[in-house]
Amino acid sequence: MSLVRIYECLCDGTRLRIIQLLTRGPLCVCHLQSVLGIPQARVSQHLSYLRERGMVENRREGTWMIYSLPEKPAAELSRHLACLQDCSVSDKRFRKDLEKLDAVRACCGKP
Amino acid sequence: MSLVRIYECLCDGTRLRIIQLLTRGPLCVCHLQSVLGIPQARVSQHLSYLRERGMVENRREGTWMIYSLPEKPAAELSRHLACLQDCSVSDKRFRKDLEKLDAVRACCGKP
DNA sequence: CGAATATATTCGCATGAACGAATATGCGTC
DNA sequence: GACGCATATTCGTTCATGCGAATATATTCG
Repeated sequence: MSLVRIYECLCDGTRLRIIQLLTRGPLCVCHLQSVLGIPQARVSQHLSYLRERGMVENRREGTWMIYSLPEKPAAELSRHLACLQDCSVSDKRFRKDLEKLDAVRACCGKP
Repeated sequence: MSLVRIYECLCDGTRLRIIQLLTRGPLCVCHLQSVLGIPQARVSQHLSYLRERGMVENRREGTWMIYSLPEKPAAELSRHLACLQDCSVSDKRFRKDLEKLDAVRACCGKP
């Protein structure tokens, strides 16, 4: 996975939020949609973009599609995800997203 | 400096090469042009893009314009530049750029 | 099979950015 | 001030992408 490709995936605000959320573990599309507060189609579009570039993986679980960061990410990707996580700690919106994620998760038993 | 803005600066191949080169120290436009092997106007365009976003600083030295990474970069930027440098070590093109930079520098006494 | 839920895709539009070509500006020297 | 070198800006075109709206696909359940 080339560096430019990594940065392409991260250079949009919505995609960045998605990736930050996936850092906490796999998520289905509707959970992402709830946290992000944007139309479902747009979430799917961004996920397709990320999937085509190898930034996320997905598996079907019944009617849900579960997205996650690569199980065995390339070295550069690992480093950048770690760097991103370091920087996200102090990011207001990201913290809000995380709170919302916890709330959404508490409502149902989905992964 | 927002994360998205950082990634925007890094998500183009040419800009990435410029930033990687500037990691080694300040450079004038013509040195960058020699190493990159692209038209001068395009180098200036990318440098303008980076300058507008606070990714590089510049100072005039006679007829040359010297570009450098920020003297006091924000914390997120420092982290990302360090991460980039880690990953660049194994990048073939970047190593070639560095060799070329040394060659170009050896030819004249410019900064 | 039909309905409901979850997700994906397509279309049309608007915006931004990368590029080559041409031109403009800034500075030093004569 | 004129010239030459280094750098910056502008213009027009092309291409990618973000978006909303509409629609299509997939799965489960009755």
